[in-house]
Amino acid sequence: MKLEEAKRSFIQTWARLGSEWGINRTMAQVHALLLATDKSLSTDEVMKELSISRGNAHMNLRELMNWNLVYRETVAGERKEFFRAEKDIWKVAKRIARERKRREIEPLLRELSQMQQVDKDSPEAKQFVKMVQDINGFAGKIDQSVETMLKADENWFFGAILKLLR
Amino acid sequence: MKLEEAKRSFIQTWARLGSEWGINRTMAQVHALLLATDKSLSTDEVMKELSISRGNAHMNLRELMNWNLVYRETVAGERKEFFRAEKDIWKVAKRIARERKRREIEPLLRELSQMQQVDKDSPEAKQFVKMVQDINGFAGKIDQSVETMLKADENWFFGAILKLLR
DNA sequence: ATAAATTTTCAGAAAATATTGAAAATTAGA
DNA sequence: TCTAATTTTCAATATTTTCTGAAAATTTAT
Repeated sequence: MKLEEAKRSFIQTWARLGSEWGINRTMAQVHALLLATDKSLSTDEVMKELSISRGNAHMNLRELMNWNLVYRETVAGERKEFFRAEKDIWKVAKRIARERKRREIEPLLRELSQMQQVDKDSPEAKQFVKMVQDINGFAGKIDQSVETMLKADENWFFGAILKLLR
Repeated sequence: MKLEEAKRSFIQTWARLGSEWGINRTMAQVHALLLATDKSLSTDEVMKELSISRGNAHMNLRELMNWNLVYRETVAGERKEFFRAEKDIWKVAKRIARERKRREIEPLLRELSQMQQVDKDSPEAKQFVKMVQDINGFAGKIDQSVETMLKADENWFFGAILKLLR
């Protein structure tokens, strides 16, 4: 298999995975392209490689920078901006975990706490609160685990999990 | 806050969370409605509560059964089918993890393995293979962890993680 | 200050995804 | 067997999401 073919295959796989997990398909493609490329690319190169418009390339590059998965790089003698992806997969995982915790788990915890203030005047209401509490407790454990992962190093984290859970 | 209001709030929160994680909004709403209800509901009741069509209710109930998150129940004296959600949140988590492992992680591992068969004739190709290998190794660890979680009991699982990762 | 290069924005268009509703198929009761 | 209740399917429609492309804004060089 030739490199170009493998890259296309990787871009496609990453895009499918992204959309299965609620990430915009093109954003995942841009990320994959940068992951698969051993240098930084300009917006024009991204547009050309993926056959997408300037606006689309621009917005997705910016969003990837919001997620801290891609950073700008200056290239000597070039006025344009160039972009490079973080390649350390453990860092990538931590940054995604950090963002999703902040954007999704933390708001969820706040909302679930609110719901427990329902009038507990019927058996149905009590059962509802129990269900919400269970989810809240579970989400809280996930939140704590992510928090700890963010401070851990990869080998220790997986080593510890796998040893314990063998 | 009244129970009905809290239920609506829960349904909305669950739907938002679902769509952030790549799950159809209505499927998440149906799931939330059944989680929040202490009895089994018929398709007609689901349609009425969520103001959705029969076809939509039917398809999403079926899909929730495919995920093993909802099961059919017969009600004495009724010909219709009734549906109830699994309320044990640990079981819910395990079933979602099992499905996503099967549908997403396992195919990913196979595809990433394929890509490593690229011709390693240039420095760029070598770097590409390293990147793919890193992701493959990482995904493999996730896969193993999920596998072990599926066999673990909740208290032991989280107790062990939280103790280790304090 | 001027102009060329580049980035950014966003309204409208296109594409992808989800939903409806009615017909067809199936099931169960008499 | 016949019929009414119920479930299932799916083509057409509606909605949501994403993308385009060109204009506006910004930056940089001279």
